Amino acid sequence: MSADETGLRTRLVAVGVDLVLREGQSAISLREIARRAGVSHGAPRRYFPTHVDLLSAIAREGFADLTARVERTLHDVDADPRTRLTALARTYLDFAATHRGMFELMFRHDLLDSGRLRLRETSLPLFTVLADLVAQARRPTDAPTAVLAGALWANLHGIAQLWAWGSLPLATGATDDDTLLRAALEAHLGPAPA
Amino acid sequence: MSADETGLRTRLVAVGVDLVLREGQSAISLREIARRAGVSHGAPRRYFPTHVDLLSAIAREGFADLTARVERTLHDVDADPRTRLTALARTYLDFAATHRGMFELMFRHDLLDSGRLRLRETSLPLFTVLADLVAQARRPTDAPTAVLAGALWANLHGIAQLWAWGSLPLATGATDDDTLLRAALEAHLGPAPA
DNA sequence: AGCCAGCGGTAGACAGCGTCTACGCCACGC
DNA sequence: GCGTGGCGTAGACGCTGTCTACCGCTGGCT
Repeated sequence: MSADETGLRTRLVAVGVDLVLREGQSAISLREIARRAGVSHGAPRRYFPTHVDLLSAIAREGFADLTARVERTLHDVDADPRTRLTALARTYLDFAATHRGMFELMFRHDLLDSGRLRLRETSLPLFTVLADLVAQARRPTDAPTAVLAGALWANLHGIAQLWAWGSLPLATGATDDDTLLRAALEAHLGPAPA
Repeated sequence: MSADETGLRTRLVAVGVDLVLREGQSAISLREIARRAGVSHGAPRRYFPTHVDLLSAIAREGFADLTARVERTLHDVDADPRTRLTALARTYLDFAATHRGMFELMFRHDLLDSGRLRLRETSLPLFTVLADLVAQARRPTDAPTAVLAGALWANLHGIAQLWAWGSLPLATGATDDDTLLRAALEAHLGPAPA
């Protein structure tokens, strides 16, 4: 019992998170993770019967991280709902840009098998935070909160995705995604307050 | 020279398209495509030096298909810009839902390497069609056309993506994506005409 | 004290993958 | 009639995920 007191299970996930952040989602093979954790290639199998299980655990960590960042942002920005929503959106976009590999992994449903991901527990909290804010910023004539929040999230997500993909900057001629973000927020929530 | 007069290059792409539509993007390995095309596993290499090259060719076919569908839709729906935009959006969403594997492949920039995809020629026409319509439907106070079109596309894309992913229906409680689509269109383009 | 079960990790095998290379065949031009 | 080059074959290599047999250690029971 030297330095690595933590169990192998935890260590594998940590190594995986580190790896996906540094090298992208194509780098997180079972064997590579095992190698970096200093165990044999068969060891992970004890805790993660299949590759998908390990990837799902890593992705969950990503959702937890993103959710924590959003909550931290909202803790820092104590203003009107609209401003808070803007801050949330920026955090989301920044996360997608700076944690690209993780962000990609998180929404690769072909790799993750939602059952093992436990979508409900992982991504719903994030949506709830968004929906709460939307409920406050919502105007009477707007769509129901759930719909409005869903549409806004989709817009946010689409910007992150298409921006990273490269065609959006190309098509719009923009050099950063902030213009798009502003447009999206104004579209869904009305003109920005003074 | 029997039935398959077409060259191997074309045949490989065709087989790949067929395969990705039927079995999803994880199924389109070089060797499987070669097998189904009735050639040895090394044959594709003559035309596609690397896996990425073949995948990119398949994805380009996907973009061409989607673009053609959109244009066919717009040809059929000869109405006001707003109605035409709605039809375009529905076509986009339907494509994503019914051609899931292809749609996924098309935006897997980690697999495609935009250079080989030739983004400009493949996805820009589609965006142009959208932008033209947006220019017509745009209200004076709206954001510039390029930005408005970009934001709308992102919203559309995000709905397709998150819907397929599964959390959006879960969070919003909706059973189809039409509600979300309507909300998005109204957000970006104003209330629907009578 | 002695044994025995089981947990946790090792190590070898297997099929499949993308890529590389050497080789053949067949048609065409000189 | 012969050489040459395009097109496809076939085997190898290292990598992957998964399966299986094994082995040491630790704890509890008799």
